[in-house]
Parts: sequence; C-alpha cells; structure tokens
Amino acid sequence: MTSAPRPTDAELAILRVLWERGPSTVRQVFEVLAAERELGYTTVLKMLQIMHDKGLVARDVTDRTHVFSACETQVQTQRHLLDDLLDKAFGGSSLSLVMQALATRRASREELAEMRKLLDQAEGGKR
Amino acid sequence: MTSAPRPTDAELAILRVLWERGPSTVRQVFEVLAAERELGYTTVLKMLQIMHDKGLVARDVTDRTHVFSACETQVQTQRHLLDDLLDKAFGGSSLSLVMQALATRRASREELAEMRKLLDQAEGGKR
DNA sequence: AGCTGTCAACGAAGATTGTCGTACTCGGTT
DNA sequence: AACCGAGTACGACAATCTTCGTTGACAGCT
Repeated sequence: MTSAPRPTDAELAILRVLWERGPSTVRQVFEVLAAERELGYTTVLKMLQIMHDKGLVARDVTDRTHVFSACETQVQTQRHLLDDLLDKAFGGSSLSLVMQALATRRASREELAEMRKLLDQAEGGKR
Repeated sequence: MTSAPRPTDAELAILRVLWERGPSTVRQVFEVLAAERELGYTTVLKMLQIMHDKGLVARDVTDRTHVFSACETQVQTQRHLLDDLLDKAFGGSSLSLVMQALATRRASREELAEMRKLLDQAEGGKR
C-alpha cells in the first residue's frame, strides 16, 4: 500500500468541503456541492466510498450515519500536488513555478508583502 | 471547439520531449521516452494521434514520416496547469501556492534572489 | 517484380473516472 | 406490527486513459 494517491478533480471538490467544514456526513457534503452544481446524493456517497478505499478519507461508523473526514490536511495535499506538478510540467524548477504563479496577477499587494517575508525566511534558513 | 484541454500525465511526458527537442518524429519521441521507462512504439504513436485530435500537437505530413510539434509553449501550458491547480486545490490563493512551493525547499539561493527580483517587479506594477 | 523493414491507422482490452438507479437496512412513528 | 424516510451498498453505465497487437501501405534494394 503506497501512500495516498493523487486526488482527482471530483475528489478534490469533496476534500475542499471536508477541509472547510471538518468531519461531515454524506448529506452535508452533498448539500454544499449541490449548491454549486447539479449532482446526485449517491454520487457523493460513491465518491466517498471510493476515496475511503484509496485512503483519502477516514470514516467513522459508530453512528448509523457515517462521518467522513480528510486523511491529509489541505496543506499536505497542496504540497503533494505541487510537488507532482513540479516534476511533470516544470522540470523540477520551483523558480519557474513561482514565476508563473506570480504572472497570473491574482496576488494582492498584501499577499506580495507576505511572500517577501517568506522569501526572507527561506533565505535566512539557507544561509 | 474549446481551447486545448488539460494534458494528462502521459501526454505531458510526450510534450516534455517535444519542448526539449522541438518538432520530432514518433520514433524520436519514442526513443527518449523508452530510455526512461518501458513502453512500445505504437503507444507513443497512438498518444500523438489522440493529442493531435485534441489539438495539443500539430503534425507535419509532407514527408511520409510525420513530424509532430507542441501547439502551446511550455510556459503557456505551465500557466494553464497552475491556474487550474490554483482553483481546484488552493482556493485561488496564489499566496498559499507560493508558500507551499517555497516549502519544498528545492530552491537554491540564486533562485531565491531571482524570485525576489520578480517580487519587486510585481510590486512595482501594482503600485 | 518481389522482398524487407519502417511507418501510420485501427481496433481492442483493461483500468479509472464520474454519474446514477435500484435494492437493502435500520430507527422511529403510527 | 407495519410503514416511511434516511442511510448505505451494489452494480451498471458511458467516457476517458493507457497500453499494445495487427494490418495495410510505402520506399528502397536485389
């Protein structure tokens, strides 16, 4: 059993809900997702079952209505996805990646200042 | 016909070769890829055919031996993939993304300096 | 003209993804 | 005790991904 596999798009949508709301029932996840787009209750249920098989989510079965929670934190998953993308599309160069990320222009000035702080820390740790 | 879809992992492996080598025949792509891992010639051929259908690669048919080339530059594709990931896993926050990217610790001091320069530019453009 | 090796096209198979419908089960209400 | 609503389990389905074998065409050599 290797570590948890990369979540698919639909799985990520479910994980997002779990990260925001914390441990949730199928119905709770369903209602958040159904507000965004059309989809059936059993679809969410099935996804969660599959994700449980894959080890992406844990399930609490003590009650009749099961409660699911994400195995990894959002940050851990982000790290893995980014690492994967770094290999597959950026030739391992985090410089290119950060360059492209900044080029999307979605960062506010506050965020840029925050990034600068981070850069200072990273450089400090390097020295 | 919407714009080119997100390339899959196997497709990205082929695109990587095309970006490095420039326009290439099936055999050339195959040889680069076969050096890394086991796979058949026709697999690469089929992938390139599918990628052509999807509009990911262009094909030059003047010679009997076709020549394929990537439609998008590496940077364009990187941008799309990153944008996608930003939505799906980072809630659109490029700050989180850059934070995680820096946390991988793969950046050298020179790269960090380069990033700082970029940050300066980004801030300047904002002001 | 025929042989041989290289190539593109096609179809198929197995795995994965994403979507449900249907069937079964359990707890509470009448 | 029978019923009903909410829940889970179980396939089933089409679409996509990845892999390859087979077939048919073509080009150069003998």
